[in-house]
Amino acid sequence: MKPSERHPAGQCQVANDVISLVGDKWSVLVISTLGQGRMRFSELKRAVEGISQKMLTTTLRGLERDGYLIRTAFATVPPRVDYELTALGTELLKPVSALGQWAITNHARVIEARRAYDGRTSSNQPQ
Amino acid sequence: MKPSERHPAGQCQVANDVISLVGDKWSVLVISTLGQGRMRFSELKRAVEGISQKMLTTTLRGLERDGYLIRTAFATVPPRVDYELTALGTELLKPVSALGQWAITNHARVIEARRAYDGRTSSNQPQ
DNA sequence: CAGTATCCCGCATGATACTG
DNA sequence: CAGTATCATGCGGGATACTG
Repeated sequence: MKPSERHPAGQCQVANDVISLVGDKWSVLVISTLGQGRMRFSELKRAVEGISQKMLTTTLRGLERDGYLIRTAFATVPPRVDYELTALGTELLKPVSALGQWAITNHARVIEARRAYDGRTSSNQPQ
Repeated sequence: MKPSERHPAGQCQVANDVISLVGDKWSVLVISTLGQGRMRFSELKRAVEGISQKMLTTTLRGLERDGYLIRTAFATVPPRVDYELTALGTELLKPVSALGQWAITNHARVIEARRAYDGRTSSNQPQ
């Protein structure tokens, strides 16, 4: 059975395109942060805890390319660059936030499941 | 401003725990596939196009540990192992599906944004 | 059938240094 | 300030072979 027969018009791969973005920790954090409003590079760098300059740049380029945010550079000195979510980016934030909310709500259940699993397992795998 | 002041009780990291799962291509595909009902290992292997035996095993272990699915082994020969979503797994499927639906709905916009971006960019980067 | 056990490679990412 | 360039590396994940 070919994939095209199981899923209409390769939507599976299509969805993965966006979903794998959500899998990218930095992308999610950047988009979420920008959900609070327009920000400049250095502000983002400070707001997104732990991100390196390189990864911030890379992430921003990717999100810009996919149309989730717009980049505005001012030809001043020192330079200033603002980043802001597009309508698309803002819309993406909805299902992503829903997922985040689910995560927050159900986190305890996952933690408990892990604890239980590890308890069951560690008896076979001493040390 | 400390992170704890911006986000209540480190929920940011908490959410990432689940979200990064969604970032894992195989996890999403396995959970989605199991959304159709209980399946055995070999069925999953065939259903999830392109997954290696190793990754299927690894993915299933992770999902089991987090409480998204249950594993049932039959002491027959040849052995038979069934996998099935738990209530938690089924619930997770909702926000994940919503995201997938969003992806399918808006994929064209992303593609177009990329086309436009690449058009703008390639003029500076010949070849 | 349902896994484990190895080997191995490529890329994502971090650290660091330099620049318009 | 907002990047780019370069180097180093850890490990995700594929291929393959073996096993209860």
